Amino acid sequence: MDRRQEILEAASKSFSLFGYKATTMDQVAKIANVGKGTIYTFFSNKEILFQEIVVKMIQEMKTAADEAISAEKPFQQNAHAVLMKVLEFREVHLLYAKLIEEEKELRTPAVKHVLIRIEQEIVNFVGDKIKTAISKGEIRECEPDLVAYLLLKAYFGFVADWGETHDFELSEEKIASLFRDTIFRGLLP
Amino acid sequence: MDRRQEILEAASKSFSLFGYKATTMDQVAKIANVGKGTIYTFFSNKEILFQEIVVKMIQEMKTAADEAISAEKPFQQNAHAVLMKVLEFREVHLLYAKLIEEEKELRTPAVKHVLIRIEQEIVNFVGDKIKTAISKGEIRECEPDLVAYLLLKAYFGFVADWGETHDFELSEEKIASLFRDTIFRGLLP
DNA sequence: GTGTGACTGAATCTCTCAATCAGTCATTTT
DNA sequence: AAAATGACTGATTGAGAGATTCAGTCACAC
Repeated sequence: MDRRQEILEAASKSFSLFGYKATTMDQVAKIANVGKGTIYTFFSNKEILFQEIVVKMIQEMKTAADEAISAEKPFQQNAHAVLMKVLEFREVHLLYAKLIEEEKELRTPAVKHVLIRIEQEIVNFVGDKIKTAISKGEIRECEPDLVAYLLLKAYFGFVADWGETHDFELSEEKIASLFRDTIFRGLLP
Repeated sequence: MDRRQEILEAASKSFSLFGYKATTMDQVAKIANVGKGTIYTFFSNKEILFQEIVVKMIQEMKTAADEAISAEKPFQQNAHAVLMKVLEFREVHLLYAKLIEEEKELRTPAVKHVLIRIEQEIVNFVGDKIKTAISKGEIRECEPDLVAYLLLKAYFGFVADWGETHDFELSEEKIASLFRDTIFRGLLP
């Protein structure tokens, strides 16, 4: 059996269930049925192992986001679908959810860096879609990276932070129409 | 001399310099030249004293925001001016800046509550301006509270968070044009 | 050569005791 | 008598030392 793969799967399981800090290399070794030293022949340290798993997750997320896009639909609908899919990922994907929790209460630096990186990957992804939309004339000229950042921060704000200061959740339809009437409407040619 | 006022000024100074947690009632008493017991004849506890000072600060902030508005200018410019003024306040006003710092590293609950309250006051303030603009026909019908929340989160994101993940700051002109081309343009009739 | 787990020391946790501080109230001052 | 005070209290927090944990290594086994 592929030992490297076994280790990755074991670590992935453990990081998802217990988070970065609470996952020990001894535990990963045990789950993977290898000696601890073996892990270090494939991954130079815990953080590298962690990052490789996160990169895998980012790939998954990109795939999921791409699947939410359909070529016939207008930019606005696709952008909304992508952002909602990403936000869903935050809650549904065990590892992602665990990392957000860990960042909030433990403030593990490695986790912070990784979350920043994930966010940047999302911004880049959305930024690319915006560039494509501009070149197709679907939306007006604009600074793609700024707009992508704006969209992400705004969506995150409504889906993640709104609940903390209000005692009712916003329906997806409310969110969609808000963005349709503001940011997206402003982007149209 | 007005003892109540003396206490308020002393406490305000101390909260601004040392934050909520590091301010002791003994210290406030000393600065105000009163016995500690005297404080408790005017304010039932430390948190109430703190809140009264924060309410004063909110008033100041509202005044500053109102001064940034001019009746002749279009909604968009006024909204931008108000939000930038509020964001400037975050950095310039000693107490506000100190509280943000304390919330980040100490996570004092009393400070968290107060910061949430300040944010809500700002959202309400902006929400009111939006309602007025709608009734004047300056902007289209929309959900004022949602749009206010969106504007605040987006502005905060760019002015407070952008610097953390990028090594260059955004000029105010860049920010202004981004919002002009997106959210504001979408709000126009 | 490959895989292993006992070993190391640096970092973190835990437990104890000391110090701090919000809030009270008996006493003093006006 | 009304207002002001600061020594006092107990609950919470901090500091320090000792114990524990764990990432990473390396001598040995297979």
